[in-house]
Amino acid sequence: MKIRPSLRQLESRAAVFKALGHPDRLRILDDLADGERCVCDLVASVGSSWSTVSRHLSVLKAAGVVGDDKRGLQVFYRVALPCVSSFVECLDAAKAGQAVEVRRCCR
Amino acid sequence: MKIRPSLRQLESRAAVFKALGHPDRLRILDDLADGERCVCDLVASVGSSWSTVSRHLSVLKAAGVVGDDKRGLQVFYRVALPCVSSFVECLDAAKAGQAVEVRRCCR
DNA sequence: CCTGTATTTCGCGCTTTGGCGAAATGGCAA
DNA sequence: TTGCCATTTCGCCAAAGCGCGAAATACAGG
Repeated sequence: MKIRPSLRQLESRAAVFKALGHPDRLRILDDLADGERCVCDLVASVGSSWSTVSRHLSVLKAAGVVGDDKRGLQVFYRVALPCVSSFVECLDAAKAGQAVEVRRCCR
Repeated sequence: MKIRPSLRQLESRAAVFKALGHPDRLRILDDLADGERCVCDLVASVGSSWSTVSRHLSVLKAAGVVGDDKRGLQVFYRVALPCVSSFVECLDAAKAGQAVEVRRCCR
């Protein structure tokens, strides 16, 4: 018996996917995979303006994908949803070899 | 040694996430999880117009998330990226209980 | 309190997305 | 061919998302 997800639930899932649907935000996630980073580091890595990067971070945070931690003058961000990276691996694997091992990479 | 993903690669990943970033498209994926469905079934399930649902399907197909199969007059869609559903489970689990079992749900 | 540094919020144009009805396509069937 | 039927594409408009610089906020140090 499968239950049909409510619209609310679908919207909540979609919010996460939307947050992840931007290359610069995926770059940020990739940077954060190695450990927490301050905004200054991420601005350098992404190459956009502070305001733009800050907005990306607030989108990710609102979706629950990252968390932040203010220490001194700086704000440090960290990954809050570890399964994103394994899903990304699955995506890359599916893109590379079109079939077989796709089924193995998650679960 | 981690390699820094190219912009191309990040864009290709982001395209998948963008395709998944809409509640009606997640509804479609949920329907397809039980097996292939014709467009007519999906229109009934989603509740939007044919043109709208058809566009959602073309977005999902362009991202490689679903595949299609014309048989007779109808077109049947099916899931092409099975790891999406386990990732969604991970999302739901993370939303429910904020921490522990998140790490276990993928890989 | 005042200054400087780190970051976020605001306001603006600009592009993209989403949804609809109408028109177009592709095939089966008579 | 003619006519349906299932589906897709087109043209329009409203809404959301993006990027930037300027202004606002937060806070440590003097």
